[in-house]
Parts: sequence; C-alpha cells; structure tokens
Amino acid sequence: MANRKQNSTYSRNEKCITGCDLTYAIYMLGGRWKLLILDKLAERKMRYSELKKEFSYITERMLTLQLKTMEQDGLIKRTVYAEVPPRVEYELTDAARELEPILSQLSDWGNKQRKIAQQETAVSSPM
Amino acid sequence: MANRKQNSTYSRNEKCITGCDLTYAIYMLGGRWKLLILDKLAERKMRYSELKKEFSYITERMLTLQLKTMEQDGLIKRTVYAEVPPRVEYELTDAARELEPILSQLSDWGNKQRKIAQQETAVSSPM
DNA sequence: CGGGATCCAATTTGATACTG
DNA sequence: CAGTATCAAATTGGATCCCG
Repeated sequence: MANRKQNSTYSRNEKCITGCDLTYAIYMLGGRWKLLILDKLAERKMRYSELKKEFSYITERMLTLQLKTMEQDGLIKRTVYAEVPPRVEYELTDAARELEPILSQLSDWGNKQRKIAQQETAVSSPM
Repeated sequence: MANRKQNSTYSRNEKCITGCDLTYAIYMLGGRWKLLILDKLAERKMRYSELKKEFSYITERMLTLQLKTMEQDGLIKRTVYAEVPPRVEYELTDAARELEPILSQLSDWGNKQRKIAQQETAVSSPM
C-alpha cells in the first residue's frame, strides 16, 4: 500500500516507477517539506505541536499531509498516546535512518552546486 | 540564473530553498523524468533523436523541457553542431558525474524499500 | 491537542499540431 | 532533425473553517 500512484492516470509511468528504484526513492523524498521534516526528526522524536511550531511557515494541512504520506511510505513512525489531552509523537523509522548518510552526501553536493550557481550569478550580474 | 523559483509565489519557501541544500538538490532531481535521463546519459553522450527513441513514452515537449531545466541547473551539457541536418548532443556535466555514486546508493535504498513494500502488500492481501 | 473537510490557486504534465 | 506553440488535464499546495 506504499504505492502513491495507484489510481493515477500515469499508467505509462508505472514502468518508470516499477523499473527505476531511483525514481521510486526520489518520489518518497520529493515533497516540498519532507526533507526538512526528515532533518528535524533526525535530531529527536517530536510531537505534532512541536513540529508545527518548528515549521510555522508550513500550513497545518500540508504538515499533516506530508507526515501521513511519509508514514505510509515507511519513513516515519506515528505513535498515538491515549491520553487527555491527546499526544502524538513522530520519529524516524530504520529505513529513514539508513537514508541519513546518503542524504548527507546529497546535501553536500547541493551545497557545492549552489555555491557554483551563486558565483556565476555574481560574475554575470556586473555586466 | 539556476534558480527555478524566481517568479514563483512561494516566497516563504525561499527560506527553505536558501537554507536547505538537501531541498536544493532534490529540486534539481525531482522532475518526473530527470533521473531516467540522467541514468541514460551516464552510459554515453546521446543526441536528441536517440533520447526521443529511448524514452518513447515521454512526450517531446516534456523531454525538451526537462533537458532544458537540467541544462540550466548545470546537470547536462548541450552541444549544437552547425550542420545540415542539425545535430544536438547531450552529455553529463562534471557536477552530474559527481552525483552518480550518491544516486547509486539512493537507488539501492529505493530497491530495498520497494521490496519491503511489496512484501507487506503480499502478506496483507490474502486476508 | 491533533487533526479533518472544503474550496480554490499554482504548478506540472500531457496531446496534438506546427516549424526552421 | 530538433525542437515550439497552444490548449487541456492532472497533481500539488494553500486558506479557512470545523471537530472529537
């Protein structure tokens, strides 16, 4: 049930999803906020209200949606405590933990590319 | 000029783009077909018609668009030969080559997760 | 507290036809 | 050969209000 494209019209793309593990992976990470959330949860387990405060610029709806798909994709674990008031905690799964070193490298790469892109802008702007 | 979100309305998200190298990287790779193209071009330099044949399921418009943004993002290099008939070749840049080992790991991770997801589906279906 | 539901805007992707 | 242009559909993101 981790397939997000089940009732989609992109039937042709199923070849792609099915055939390309890389695309599969990127689709799990490609949401606008998922990586930020992943990064935050890597530090420590957090409850919903903490995440909400942390990402005050994300609407609640999007936060909820992203958390839900990440849970479905097996990236995070959601624990509900039967208390009053209710408490819900989110933490990374082992799968997400395995991802950390890879994402770290990707982050370094992104940093490098960003600097290059900025340099080029700085050089071409004075013209 | 490698910033794809220049006239976007996601002004708040600029904090995110600016602050998160990881998100920056994922944005460069997040298109529907970019990774497939990257994978193919990793093998060898290819011309437009070859790519078109290779990805017969991608419309020409999307192929062109993705190639263009990938070129702007410094992932691929586009070379036009002033011949008749015209010839255009696409190849990976050094930046993209540096990405290869990282993407390889990510691909392995994706493969693993996909198998797990399929197992779970297989187990829960008989119910 | 931790969301869900509804409605709408922005973005991405696609089909088809056309061009230097 | 290597693309553009136009129009339409699908997907994603956001604002606001509501609920147990």
